[in-house]
Amino acid sequence: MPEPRRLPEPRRRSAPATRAAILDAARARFGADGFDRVTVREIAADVGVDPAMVIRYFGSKDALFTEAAEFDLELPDLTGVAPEDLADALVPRFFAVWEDSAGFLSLLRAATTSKVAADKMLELFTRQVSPALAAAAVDRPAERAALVGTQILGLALSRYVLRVPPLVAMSHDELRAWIAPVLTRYLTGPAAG
Amino acid sequence: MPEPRRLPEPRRRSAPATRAAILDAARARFGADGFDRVTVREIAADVGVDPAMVIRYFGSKDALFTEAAEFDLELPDLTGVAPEDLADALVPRFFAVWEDSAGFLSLLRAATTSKVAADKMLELFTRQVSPALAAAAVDRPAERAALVGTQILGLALSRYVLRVPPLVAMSHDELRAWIAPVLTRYLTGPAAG
DNA sequence: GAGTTAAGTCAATGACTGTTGACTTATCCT
DNA sequence: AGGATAAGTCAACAGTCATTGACTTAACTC
Repeated sequence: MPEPRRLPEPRRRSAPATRAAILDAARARFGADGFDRVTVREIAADVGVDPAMVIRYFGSKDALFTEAAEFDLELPDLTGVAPEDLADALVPRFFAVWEDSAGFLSLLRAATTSKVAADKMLELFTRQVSPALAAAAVDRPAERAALVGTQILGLALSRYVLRVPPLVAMSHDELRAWIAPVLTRYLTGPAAG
Repeated sequence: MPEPRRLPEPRRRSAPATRAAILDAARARFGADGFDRVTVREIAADVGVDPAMVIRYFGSKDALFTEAAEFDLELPDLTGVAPEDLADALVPRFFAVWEDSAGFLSLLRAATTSKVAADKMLELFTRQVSPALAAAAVDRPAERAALVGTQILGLALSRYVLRVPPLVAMSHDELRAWIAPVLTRYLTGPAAG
């Protein structure tokens, strides 16, 4: 009985494969511990590779972070959505982004400490969130979008970084039910001032 | 005309004076840059003193931070306050804390990166914020207080750390007008789920 | 004014860090 | 088989950091 032909476990990965592995490990570490607390050596150890490879493939720790903190919100188009349905269209999308990749948490953690990260978060907001929300705001789109941002970021910070127990205990649906009317109000309610 | 008797500028401060000066400088630095990015050497240089004194008076950088991030919210007693007046009693207090001492910002910046800081923030919340808000919540006090926390923290993060332009541009009064109904709803509105 | 004590300096240590360049080794092609 | 090339290792550098202990100097007391 002949041995089944088996593809040999490659002792060396292809360059794109290790590069991707490093990027994954970086996302996880940055998301969990923040930019400053993570060392290139740790990331390399996670992948089982020499620290020099991290620099080889990404150039520097900063460049690695920049790539690890990249992600797409893919917010839905809100034009023509009824006000009472706005939040229900948005909130699940945010949960998905927070829990899928560690990119967002990486960025959030870094943004409180690093100017570049804060600017990147701001750019993400003005380029992805603000335009999407503008389609739903009855007036003052910039202000209304910013207010929605405070609530969304506050929830992410409290539930995923600080892990406030009551928030961790609540389900997605419960949270959506609490948050939705607030977002609707910010977007379509009477303006202040 | 005799020279007025002048207390000689002491070339050496008293120990409590330098200790206090170090603590002030630490608060400012930690509030602006976060725990990891701040060095003991910087703080010492701000005060015009040798780095060794920082350790001498506080034991370690960690211990210094712990003391620098200490502050009191002094939230008012909310028992008997009418629902529509709740937020107006609370919001100005938060603005004051955020803008007065750098203690809160120090803690917020550190909390995204350090477990101890995050726990300290959580303790602050459960020991000061939650009890005060419980007096105003119609039911589920823990959950309602946590939700208020998300909005408050989100505003602090967006306006003072990320410096989202529309939020920076708005006055205290405008922000209060936007935020107040939301806090009221979280505390006294219909429960979700 | 001598002597004690408190306030502050100084230099060094040991541990990490990101980053580099020279080297080694597996894999593929012919 | 043998060389070319990609993948990966290795040791070291140059810098920074918190922390330490021995030392110096000012201020106060008797």
